[in-house]
Amino acid sequence: MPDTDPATKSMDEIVALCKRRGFVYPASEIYGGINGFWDYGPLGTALKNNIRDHWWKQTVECPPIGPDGEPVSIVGLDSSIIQNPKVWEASGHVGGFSDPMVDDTETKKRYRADHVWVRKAAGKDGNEVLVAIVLGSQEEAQAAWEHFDSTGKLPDQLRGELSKGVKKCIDGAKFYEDAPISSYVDVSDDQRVMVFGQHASKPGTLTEPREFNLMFETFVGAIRDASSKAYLRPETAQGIFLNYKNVVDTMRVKMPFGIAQVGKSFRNEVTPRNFIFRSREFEQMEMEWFCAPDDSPKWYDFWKHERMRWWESLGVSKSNLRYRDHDDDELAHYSKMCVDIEYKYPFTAPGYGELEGVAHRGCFDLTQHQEHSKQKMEYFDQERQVKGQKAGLSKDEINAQSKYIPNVIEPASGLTRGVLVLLCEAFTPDESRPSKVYMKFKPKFAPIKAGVFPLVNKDGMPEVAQKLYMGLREKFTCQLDAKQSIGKRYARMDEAGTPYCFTVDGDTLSDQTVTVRDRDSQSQERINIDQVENFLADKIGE
RNA sequence: GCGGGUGUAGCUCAGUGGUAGAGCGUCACGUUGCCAACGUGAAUGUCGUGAGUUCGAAUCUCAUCACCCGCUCCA
Repeated sequence: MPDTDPATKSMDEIVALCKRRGFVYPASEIYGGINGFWDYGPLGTALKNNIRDHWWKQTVECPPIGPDGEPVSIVGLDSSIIQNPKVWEASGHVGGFSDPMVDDTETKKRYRADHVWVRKAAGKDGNEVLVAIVLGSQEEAQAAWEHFDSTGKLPDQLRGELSKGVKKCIDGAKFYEDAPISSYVDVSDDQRVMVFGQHASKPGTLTEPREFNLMFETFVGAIRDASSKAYLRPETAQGIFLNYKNVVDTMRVKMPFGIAQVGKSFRNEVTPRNFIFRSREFEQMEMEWFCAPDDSPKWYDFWKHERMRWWESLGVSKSNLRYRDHDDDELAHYSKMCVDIEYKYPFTAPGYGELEGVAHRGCFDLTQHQEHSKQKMEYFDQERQVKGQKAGLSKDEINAQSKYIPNVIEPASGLTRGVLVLLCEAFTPDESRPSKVYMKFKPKFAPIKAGVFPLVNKDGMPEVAQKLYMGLREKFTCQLDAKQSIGKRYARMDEAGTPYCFTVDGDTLSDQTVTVRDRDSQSQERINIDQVENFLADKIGE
């Protein structure tokens, strides 16, 4: 630190290096590719696995100490990608994911149909028009027009200006006082030509509301009909809620506790963009933390900070990470509070883009599944019962405190976004070195830990290098390379992000030492050949 | 989904209607004395894909796919 500012890094060069060195390839490339899908090459897979393993270890195997000084308890899970389609009705994804959209064919703008509000008026020319404005709710639209009626102006919170055409149209138009503001969704087909879009220059440019379902559909079994329709999961979280009862019943967990899962999710994104940042198939690392409702603010705060610390532990520079609290109007249907951990990607810089969301989901999901499945999701908290009894509370008071549907705090991060962050973070241009760039991974996450080279292929050096390599390969991912010049080999390792290279030279044969070449400083030191393994173990453990 | 741009070797690109090219990289052999050295040799392309125009298309036309930029979207 300070590390190179992501704003100065070229995404094109990062993508090119990823392909050249086997981190990420376009999916189905020999058939011309397929938009929104990527394949992870040998080094990319190693990098992804390293991040995943670190997350699993820090989340499930050795979770942190909680705010009360007690170690937190989190169990692992691996649920199915395809579930009963009723799951997605209960979770709100089938409804919420298929918001109908409206396009303005003139201005090419697109709106959510339920955010478009129309008001009927008689124009100066005697023709009726429906003036459409885009606002989040009917109340806001109502208030906007009331503001207009009293002041002759629409308020500032309208998204964008009214077009000149609309202004001209409503100037002198007579609004029907008794006609309510209505949703565009309810406008009939023949009335649609009368609708004057907020940004349009003339009426009739808005399309009918159209469905955009972001979930991938498939069919279970050989018969393709409505009853066999199923969905690929759009998030791993629901698999956890589905098994909440199973885990409580079988794992001797008690509140508060977490269930963690890593796996693929699928979203049929409208516009996959920015390399692997938004792809249609991606991998998530999600943990659902179940706790008593009155404890939830404490845990929300805890996980918010804990997750930031975790990203910093990957070697991501503090200055490239930040929190962003969600405004009320962008909160998801399930969420009470949500904070994003964001990274300064080269394509968002100087702005930031989402990396992980820590959401307070309340009891939304479990309540939904309780209603839809008719299975009880209530938890009986015996510790609270005992506490209540000791405090001499009444039976009703004790019940009220010890029976509840748990609240959920959800740190949900993108594993594949984590890969992207480490790729961007590691990518370090350096005009002074032959490769012009090196990948500055923290050694722990580097796909290849070490290179082992004979300085030249003679005088017994290859044999010594081979022996060193044979020992190391049992513990570390490393590469033996005797081809071409030593400089070329260092350069290759720089691009792969290999932190250390051990070179056997003439002195090795007499004094049993090798040189260690450090990727970042390019400096060398000599260590005893017997110490190489300890040296590596030390550096990688850091 | 809309508008604009781009697609030629692994990469960067040249090639405007007449035999498909360069540099780098890759591989082999030789050489080598610490940062993409050198020599010799080799492999690599239905010019994104599919049609059309033409005696002849990488080149012109249309369609399509992918990528990039801007909208839009992102529970």
